[in-house]
Amino acid sequence: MIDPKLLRDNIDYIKELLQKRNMAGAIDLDALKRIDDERRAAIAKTGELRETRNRVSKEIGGRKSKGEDAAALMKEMEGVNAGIKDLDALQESLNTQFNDILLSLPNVLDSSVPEGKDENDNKVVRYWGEKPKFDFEPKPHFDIGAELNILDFERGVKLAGARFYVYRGLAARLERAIINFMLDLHTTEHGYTEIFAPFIVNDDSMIGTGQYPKFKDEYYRIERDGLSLIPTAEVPLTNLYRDEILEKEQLPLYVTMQSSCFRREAGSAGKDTRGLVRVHQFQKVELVKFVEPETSFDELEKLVANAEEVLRRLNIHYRVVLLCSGDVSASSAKTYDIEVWMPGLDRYVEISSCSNFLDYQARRARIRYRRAKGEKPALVHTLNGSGLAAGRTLAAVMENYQTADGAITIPDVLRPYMK
RNA sequence: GGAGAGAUGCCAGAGCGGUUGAAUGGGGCGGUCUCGAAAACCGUUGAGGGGUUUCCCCUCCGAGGGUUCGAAUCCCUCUCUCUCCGCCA
Repeated sequence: MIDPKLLRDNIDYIKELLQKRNMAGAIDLDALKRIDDERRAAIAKTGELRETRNRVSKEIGGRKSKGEDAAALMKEMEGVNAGIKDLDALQESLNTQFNDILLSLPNVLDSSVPEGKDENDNKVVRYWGEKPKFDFEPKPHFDIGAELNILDFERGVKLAGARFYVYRGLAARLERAIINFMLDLHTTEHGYTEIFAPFIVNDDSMIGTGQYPKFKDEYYRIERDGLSLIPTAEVPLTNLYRDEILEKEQLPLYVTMQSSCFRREAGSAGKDTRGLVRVHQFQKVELVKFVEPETSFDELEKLVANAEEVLRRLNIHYRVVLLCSGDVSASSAKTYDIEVWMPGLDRYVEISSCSNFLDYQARRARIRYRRAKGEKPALVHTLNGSGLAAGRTLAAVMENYQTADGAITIPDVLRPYMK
């Protein structure tokens, strides 16, 4: 969440922000301000009453221990206690309202984010490599996979339904190789520590990274246990340090983890219905950073470079896109997408999304660090990015490395992993 | 799933219902001593929030309710952890 003080000091800034994010009118800021004012008034008033209660109760204790009469004082406390009770109830109701709205407010935007309505206004910041030339008509990965009998969508449907798939033989092995290659690259060359954590998390975790409460429809939740299947390893990784105070020396802290990711893909009916591009379960290697605030934008550039390096070593053409204000996710202040070239689909496909969340997630999840001994803890900045989505990487390898006879050449960097 | 035990500050570990935000020990930090270090001794060391913001106040002893003028201490519910049994990749 954003700093509540911003609401008091500069409400126009937030109004403008919502405008840029195409969210104007979605949130009643004036009502929120009113609730906050009432809320703080109630806090101040109960504070006074409690102070009275503490003082008088001590007085009562003192008199009783001396055997003196305290009946008058006890009588006096009845009114005070009734007042506290009423104000507590009011405060609780106001706090709930306030937090609900606050949690659904999006993050601030960095000034470098271009203004725009939707993905058409995103800015391409660079291209790497070139589109490969084929002396035949390149096929989409799902056709290649069907012909080689390594991607089985029919049986995926039989087992779990639409948008599920089965890998057989080479595809299963190739994806495993891709994941291992990516993890090794990030841990041995980019300084990330490999983590393995649960794929199922509690609501506090989902709130911490911003999935809940606003976007509940997009995830699988096991109601009976109050747990959710993670849509990305960002959730367990970022929440590793929820409710903790880190030492300055621990920063910057880089972690990576491979996981399956589960998404309902609500609202994307009819989109990317074939193949591996949009499915309910896919594997991904995620990169997460905890850093000092001053460094977070530099760290974002390095994070994108770490993700790009995967495609460079695979020698696959891609471009990097800076998302515009209307397309950046609610939690993020600035996001770069890496889009890989898919010759069979004849378009670029998002394969990584790298974001700087500033203190938005850290405030929700209470992830702090000690700037200097004796000082109050400060919020860290968190970042994350895919490094990369494994299923889409598999599809990209299949399409870019396909041969005229319908086979796939294994990229050099993956060969050690295919022995 | 069955039976039992427990949940207190960075850690360990006390805490007749009243002045306990919390004894004591350890650790950390600062100091004395020392050529330096160790030892010893002295001091200091949680977080969140509100305000009339060099200071004052409120809240927090797993979470949520309740009893009471007053709860870390009493009652209820929940969660989690540990031990034993059962089951099991």
